[in-house]
Parts: sequence; C-alpha cells; structure tokens
Amino acid sequence: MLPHKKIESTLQAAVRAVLADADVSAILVRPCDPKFGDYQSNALMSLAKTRKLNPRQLATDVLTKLDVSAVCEKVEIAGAGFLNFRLKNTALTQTLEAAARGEHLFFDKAAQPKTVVIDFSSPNVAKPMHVGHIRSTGIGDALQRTLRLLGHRVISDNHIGDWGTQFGKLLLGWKQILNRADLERDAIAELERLYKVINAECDANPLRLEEAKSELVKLQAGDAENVAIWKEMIALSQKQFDTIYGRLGVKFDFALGESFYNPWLGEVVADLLTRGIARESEGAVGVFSDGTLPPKEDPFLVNRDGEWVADPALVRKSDGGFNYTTTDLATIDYRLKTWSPDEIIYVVDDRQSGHFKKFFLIFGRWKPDAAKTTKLVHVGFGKIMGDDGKPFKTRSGDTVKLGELLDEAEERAYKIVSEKSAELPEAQRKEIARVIGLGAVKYADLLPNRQSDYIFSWDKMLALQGNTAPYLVYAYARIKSIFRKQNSEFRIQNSELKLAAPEELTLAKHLLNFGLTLEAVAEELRPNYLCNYLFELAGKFTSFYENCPVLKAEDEATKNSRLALCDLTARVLKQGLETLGIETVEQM
RNA sequence: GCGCCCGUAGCUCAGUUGGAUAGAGCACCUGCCUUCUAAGCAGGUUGUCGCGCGUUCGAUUCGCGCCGGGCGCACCA
Repeated sequence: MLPHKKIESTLQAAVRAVLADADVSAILVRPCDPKFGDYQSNALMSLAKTRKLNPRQLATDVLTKLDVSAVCEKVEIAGAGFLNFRLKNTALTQTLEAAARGEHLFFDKAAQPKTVVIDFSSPNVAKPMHVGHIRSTGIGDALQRTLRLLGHRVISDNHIGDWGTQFGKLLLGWKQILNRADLERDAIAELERLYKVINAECDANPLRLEEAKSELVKLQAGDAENVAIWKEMIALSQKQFDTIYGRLGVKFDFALGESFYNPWLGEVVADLLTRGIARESEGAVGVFSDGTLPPKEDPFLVNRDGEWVADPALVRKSDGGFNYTTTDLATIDYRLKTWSPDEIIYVVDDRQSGHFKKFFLIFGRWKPDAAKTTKLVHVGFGKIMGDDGKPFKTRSGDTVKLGELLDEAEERAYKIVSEKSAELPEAQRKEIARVIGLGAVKYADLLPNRQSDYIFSWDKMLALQGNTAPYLVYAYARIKSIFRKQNSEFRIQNSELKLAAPEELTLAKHLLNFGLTLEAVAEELRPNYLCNYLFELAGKFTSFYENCPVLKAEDEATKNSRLALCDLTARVLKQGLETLGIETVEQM
C-alpha cells in the first residue's frame, strides 16, 4: 500500500476511535509544502467545526489513537489543527524498491471499478474536422485512458453527426452539382462545397429550400437512391475520421452515429407524451417546466422583460422531425440497456450546458429509477482563441482544419528538431517531429483548466522551456540517454535505493504522488492535473540530473540507486504522457 | 432582459474536501557547458487574487450586490 494511503486509512480509523459516528470518508491526506512535511491533513479542523469542538484538542485526541510509525516520523499538530506527516526514509525507499521490482507504478487500481460510458469527439459527416474537435477528442481520450488505467470499465462511443437536416441540401447538391473528379481528389472538400453552394441558394430562394427539404423527406422515408448516396457520404467521411484518429492515436469502442437511433425516436416521444412528461405546443412536442424548481434555477423557463416564460426542450418539430434532445434520450436508453453504466460522461463544448441541464432533468423525470443509479456528467470546455483574443481562425477567416493544423505542427517541429539535432538522420528527425508536433498540440489543449478559453500559440506549445510537451519528452529522452551511455548491465529489479541528496529525496517523493494525481483526474475529470504533475516531475528530475551525477556517481551503490530512480522517473513520465495520449521518443 | 462561464504578476495561465507566507512559464537581470543531451540548471525582481459586504478560527475558493468580458436563450446540433 502506498504510504499516503496507509496514513489515510490509519487516520480514518483513529478518528473513528475518537468519534464513533464520524463520517471518515472526508478525512483525506494530501501532499503539502515540504516545510511542513510530506503530507498534511486539515480534515480535523472542519470536523471539529461541525461538532463545535476545539480543533487542536481533537487533533490531540486523535493523535493518541494514531500509530503511523511504520511509515512516518512523529506526527505534528500545527497551526489551527493541521496534522503534518513526514515520511520515514525506509518507507520511501521500500515503496520505490517495490516499484523497481515491478509491483506497482505508484498507483492502485480502483477498489470498486465503475462502468463508464464516455461520449466524445462527435464530428459531423460531410464536414471537415476542425481545430475545435481537438478539444473534445483530446480531453475525452485523456479521460478514457485515465479511467482505464485505474481499472474502470470504459466504453468510449463516438456519437457521429450522421443525420439531420443538412442532408437535404447535401443530397440536392450531390445530384445536381457534384464534381466527381473533385470528390475523388478530396471528398470532404467537395462535400463541403456542395453544402455551401446549396445552402446559399436556399437562403436566397425558398423554392430551392423546398427542393432540399423534399430530398430530406425522401431520405427519411428510405428512398433507395438517397439512402445509397447518404451511405456513401458517411463512408467518405469515415475515411477522413480514420485518418485523423489514426494520427492522433485515438480509439473508440463504438461509433454509433445519430442515425443508429432513428428507429426509436418515435417511441421515445410517444412514451414522453404518455407519461405526461412532454406535451404538444404550437404543433411541436416539447418538455416543459414541471414547476418543481424555483424559476431562476429552472432551465425550462426564461425571463423575457420581467416575465418567466416557457423555454421547452423540443422533442418533435411541427413538421414531424425530431430534435437532438430526442436522439440523446434514445441514445441514453440504449446505453442503459446495453451497458448498465454507473456513469455517462459527455465531453461537449460548454456552450451546450443549457441543453445538458434540460436533458439531464428530462432523464430524471423519464427514468427516475435509472437516474438514481446512473450519474450523468457534462464535461464542458472553452473555446480556442487566436492571439487577437477572438476565436481561432485562419488569416482568411476560415475555420482551421484539424488535418492541416496537425501538418503544420509536424512541420514546425521538424524545423526545430533539424536545427537542434542536425546530426540525426532525416527519418529519425521526422519521427521526432511527429511525436513532438502532435504532442505539443495535444498538451497545449490539455494544460489549461478545460472550462476556460485558451489562446492558441505555436511558439508557446513548441517551446522547449516551460510547461510544454517538448520539455517533458526532452526530460524523458535525457533519461534514456543515460541508459544508452552506461556500459554495464543494469537490472532495475534488484535495485536497492539509497536516497541522500535533497534532489533525490524530492524526486522520489514526487513519484509517490502519481496515483493521487490520476485519482484526482478521474474524480474531477480534469486532465490538466496530470499535466501539472508531470511538469513538476520533469522539473524535479532535471534538478536531480544537474546536481547528482548518475554514471559518474561516487560509488557503485549510489550509481545503481540513481539509475533506478532514473528508470522509475522515465516509467512514470512515459505512462503519464501516454495517459494524456502523448507519445515519447528515446532520443531528440 | 434573463441565465451560465470567466476576471489571479507586464503577458499566458495554474491554484485538488475553504487552510499555513498565492504559484509556474514567458519577459527582464546575474551566474553555470574540456564533466550523463545548455532543447537545460541555479538565483534575483514582479500581486489591492475585478470592487464591496457577509459567513468563518481562516476566503482566490462559499453567499449576496455591483463593474468588466465571453457565451446561450422553442422547431440547428
């Protein structure tokens, strides 16, 4: 068991011994400022507060029941009632030696694995994936990797936009203005052109719009020709998706598009009507406020000039078509029946938070039993901005295509690699540039708190100094370099650690917090915690690297101990980056 | 108008149940390569945490009210 968990469970038992009825699940032990110790708990203060006890007295009482001498020095009470823990050197080295033997990598599998459906990326058919998709795709992938690493059962599902009114226009364009040669050269660009041309025509001419609508109606009715064209458009799009996901290294367990749920949409609406959850209004069918929430908190109400008026979620349009709330409901029904998840995570732009608020409430009304056992979470994120503070666009004002963005990342990285490591063969420089370029884009996207907007900057993400992917991969490559240089056979499994230098101790202690960080990422669904942990790890490693010679250590025992420390650091760096969806290189 | 999100160093951003003297990178200054990758390291400078009030032993964090920015408000998703 990792030392901090040992401390935590022992502390919880001690608290229970003092206050038998206390809820000890909130009694946590966290890393702290080294001047106070290695770990700290401030939980006794809030516990004392709710019970109107003297916090320092409570701490003293708990301390008499607390024996953590196996892993800690004497526990200290500090300030208003903090408990400060300092690890024993033996506990530290034993934990590292166990890791060296391959018994763990500073994290534990979840005691109670959850089944989690994670819905992310969701590109649209017939449209190019653009820079915005990096957010849902990167965050979603990092989360699925984290949850899997911690032993949860994860079902990733790409809810592709393969259905909707845009297909009327696309079908019309396909039939009337399709350029076959262009389609073969660049299918997505041609499909995009079709849509733009017809869309403009429809805006200008109601008759064109009617034509497009009738194509849509035919598709919906199962017209053989239209269905065949629609399927071809999906197939062409899928090629694009496969290429992009292949480059990004993102995998899905399922890619059940919106159209998959078509057969059940009518039933969903009928069921909502039968149960009195939805009702007809102005020819459409919608879910309205049930009056159980105060108006301010009720997403089904909106204030217009001082009056609260209905703002329903429509589930059927007046023309009989369905809305995306309907699809989302059919989708959740399918997911419940198929996987019985404990949790469903939607990694979707924050601008849709209103939709999710309504959708989650409808779910609660529609499936009250399931709502008790399945938690729905909207993992929202902000926009990517250009350096002018406006949404990130190309110079000509178009959206930035994801494929082109990744190309540019690799090109820019290649220039830098060629400059810094001109001696490496071209093929290797290309491979380094691929890893660094893609890693830089992904890392820059995962680093900020996901809910805030961030400014896209090539220079910052590709910089070798600062909190960037190149810096982290560089730290990894330097460790690997040591192992290439050393002559004798080094066997990590038999390593005995002896930690003396402050840099060694600081690095070693930081390794111990890998699992804590992974758990925080899984708990709050925030990959940036892991980014910051790895940045600190790389920093502590380079500090160690500068101050503690490894291959030229004063004696063999120190050398082997340091080699082991290097190896463990490399493993955590590699595992951590991999969990963020970022590859590493052995040399750069 | 109403709701949601945001406001932290000159710039870009972190800040994990409310916790100890609020952190990092960039920029700026000073050192360190005949020694494991200097794409690096060590040190220095930088703050009314938008403003005010409240809750608390303790508030960047919670509540209320302002100010400033972004986004969303029935047949698109």
